[in-house]
Amino acid sequence: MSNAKPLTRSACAIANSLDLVGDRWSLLVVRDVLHGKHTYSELANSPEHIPTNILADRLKRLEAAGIIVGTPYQKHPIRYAYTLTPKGTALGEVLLAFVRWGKQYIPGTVTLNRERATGVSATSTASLRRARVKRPG
Amino acid sequence: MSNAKPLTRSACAIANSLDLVGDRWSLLVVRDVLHGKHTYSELANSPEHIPTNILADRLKRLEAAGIIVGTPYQKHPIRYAYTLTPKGTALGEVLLAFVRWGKQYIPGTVTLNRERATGVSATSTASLRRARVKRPG
DNA sequence: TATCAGACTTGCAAAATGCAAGTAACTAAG
DNA sequence: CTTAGTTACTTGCATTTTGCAAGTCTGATA
Repeated sequence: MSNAKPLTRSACAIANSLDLVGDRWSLLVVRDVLHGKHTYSELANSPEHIPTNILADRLKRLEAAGIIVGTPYQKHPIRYAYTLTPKGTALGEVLLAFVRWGKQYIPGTVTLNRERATGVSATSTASLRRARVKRPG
Repeated sequence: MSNAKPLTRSACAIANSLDLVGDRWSLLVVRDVLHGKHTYSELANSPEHIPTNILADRLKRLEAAGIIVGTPYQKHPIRYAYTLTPKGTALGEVLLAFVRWGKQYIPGTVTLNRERATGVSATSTASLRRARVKRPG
């Protein structure tokens, strides 16, 4: 019953990290959650416009990797608000390294984190309340 | 004559960085060059065993991105020794962030950089000399 | 002449990506 | 109560990328 093929390419921390987030989209999803986006549509409407099937897949993979968690905020149908685990939050350091590198060596790049100053949680809880609350009508 | 499709997904430094090195292999090649591996076979024989066609492709892409440069060390046939540009060397900070994250949050990972202490350039020049020099037999 | 090694290249199957459309539950409007 | 709209996905399918294996080209060695 033992699977002969190893799940990891090597013991190297870099290789193992890339096995989890080494693709074109995963770290952008982490960036967005870190910047206060928690719902599917918020993530889908980021400037890069990730294809929705890829987004659904990345959310599953990142959750399986222990980087994000989906907390249900409604039933019928069940809907999840995605937040970062400590493991996911720690990826902020990697993102910061990419930002510094990109800004220094790739012309025309900027940092997109206005939420940082204006209060991330306020924005996100507002959008979640909008989705969760039964309105009297 | 204007190409309608943008080459980049957004102006975000992270997105632009990932457009250059956001795949499973590029940063491992950078890691190896940083650790003193400069020839094709040295890179191909790293523990992760990158497929050779992918290696050839990544070397082209990383050179096109200004991250590495190939310097010819022989002719007939021409062969290149790959080294990092300042832009490539600066990716060391990103690699370091990945190492720290991986070591803290992915069980079973280690750092593979013995060269750090023993002198990278000594190792690399030795291996290049071996490739370049005519052996007496 | 035959063999071997280094540095790639090529062929092809499998997987990932990306676009577009479809679906399910609820909400708001008429 | 029917219709349209929104959110959060799912599905189909064409294109692209990945990865394994084998082949090529040049030079060195026996």
